[in-house]
Amino acid sequence: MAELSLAPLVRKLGNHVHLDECDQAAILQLPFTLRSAAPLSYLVREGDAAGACAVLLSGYAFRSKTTETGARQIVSIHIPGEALDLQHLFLDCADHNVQALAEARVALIPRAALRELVMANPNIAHAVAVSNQVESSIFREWLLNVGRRDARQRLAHLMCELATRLEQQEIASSSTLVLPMTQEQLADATGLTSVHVNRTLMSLEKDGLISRSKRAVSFPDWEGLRSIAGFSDLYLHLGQQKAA
Amino acid sequence: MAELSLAPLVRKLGNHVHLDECDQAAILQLPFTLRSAAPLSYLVREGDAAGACAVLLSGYAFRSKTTETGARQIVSIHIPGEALDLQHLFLDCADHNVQALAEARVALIPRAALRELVMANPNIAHAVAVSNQVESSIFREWLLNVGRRDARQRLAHLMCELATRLEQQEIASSSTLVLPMTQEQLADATGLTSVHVNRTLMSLEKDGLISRSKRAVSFPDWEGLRSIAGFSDLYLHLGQQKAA
DNA sequence: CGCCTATTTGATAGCCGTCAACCGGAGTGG
DNA sequence: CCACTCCGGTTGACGGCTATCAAATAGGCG
Repeated sequence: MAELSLAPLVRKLGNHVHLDECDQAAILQLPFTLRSAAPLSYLVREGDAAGACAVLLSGYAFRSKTTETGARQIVSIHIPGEALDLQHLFLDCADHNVQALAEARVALIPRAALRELVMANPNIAHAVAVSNQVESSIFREWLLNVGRRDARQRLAHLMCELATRLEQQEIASSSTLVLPMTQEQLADATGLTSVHVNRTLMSLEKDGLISRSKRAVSFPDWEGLRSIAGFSDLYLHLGQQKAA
Repeated sequence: MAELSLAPLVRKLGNHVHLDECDQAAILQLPFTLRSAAPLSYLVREGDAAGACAVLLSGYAFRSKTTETGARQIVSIHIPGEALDLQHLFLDCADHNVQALAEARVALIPRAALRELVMANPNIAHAVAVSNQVESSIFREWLLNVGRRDARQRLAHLMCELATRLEQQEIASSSTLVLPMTQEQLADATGLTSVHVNRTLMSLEKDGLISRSKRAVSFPDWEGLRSIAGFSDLYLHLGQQKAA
């Protein structure tokens, strides 16, 4: 079960830009230390100076920000293979928190080593840049989601996105999504409250759009859910296979 | 009045990363064609193939996405010096629209020329990467804004951010903000409706937090506004002056 | 078995959306 | 010069989606 190599990172970067064997080997040869993270433990804290870059190997993680008054917004959810703080290659100070969702395992790659690799290999630099741009694109879609969709649409859209991303990384099929998020965390990701998330999920289930068992969600009517959400995977830029 | 050089871009990139004279000259020598854009005209349309990269020289621009049902969300607002579609250096297909706000003037830089410069000059590459990361950081803050703040806070925060960014680019002092946005556009940026934006702006004005005259807003009580908004400029990463 | 957290449910309130009308300034054409 | 038009801003009434508060239930774990 345990992934002990950076293979998920290779897969993720390769999703957007073609990496030849040489590129792949270079990534796999990056030095890293393994770290296990308990649920809700912090991987990065707002205000931290930039340290090593963390890549998620297994489990899930999320980023969040809070207002002065303590309200929390989850701004992204990460699945294995994704880099959790590539921004720290470029920014000196963290502007948000990164926490593990459930048990997670991360590879800590020394900032210098990653930088050297990126400097030395334009193709990988390009892959990293594309990966960052895709992340920005997801931020934009979340902004649309939180700003302009109602509760049903927001939750449906979030589930569609996660199912699609997990399927692409071959972590889960699109028919079932095992998401170890509490309803309160779903609320923080969608700009709702946990109470309303609860009612909305039950409503979606009553309508046959999802089916739940513990934290696992399956999609008996994927097309219906996609339609409710207004979900289109264009913003995930999945198909892009292009050299530098 | 008319800026005919790429100086605003130099200034913008130099905000985050120190650029020596050589770097600056290289940017200023980039080939470009000038284009004027009428209010609301499209600079990029969702679905467009990537073309030249546009840098805003004067005026304002914004990016927006719409839901299937036609609701619109403005996901960012751009001021002179900012690149409007750097993501097209990396992505093949636009996932959102970019439009001019009021009369704008943009420099269109051929994709290939910009790419070559970035490839050849690691310091500039770094500046571009930092600039992209700052943009991501702003997306995250907007997500928090739209997801977790009420109408007063959202509008106050938006105004604080724009005033701060304009001041940094030395386009306006922080005491007055000339923002040629309709209230409907403000609504689209904050996830509200134009009617509610109107009431909220009037409420802020009644409380002496802002003062309005046409589309110009001034801040008689900047500290009060900042406090209402819970605004902190950390996420703009202004001070970072660091070589690659 | 008891504790703790997460989920579920109900009642109530409020922020904000919706609909509709009116106002006001800028531009246009007669 | 003035009427006309149009767009954006302003205002009011009303309704609904979602938040809030509170409590009960269920599930996991030592």
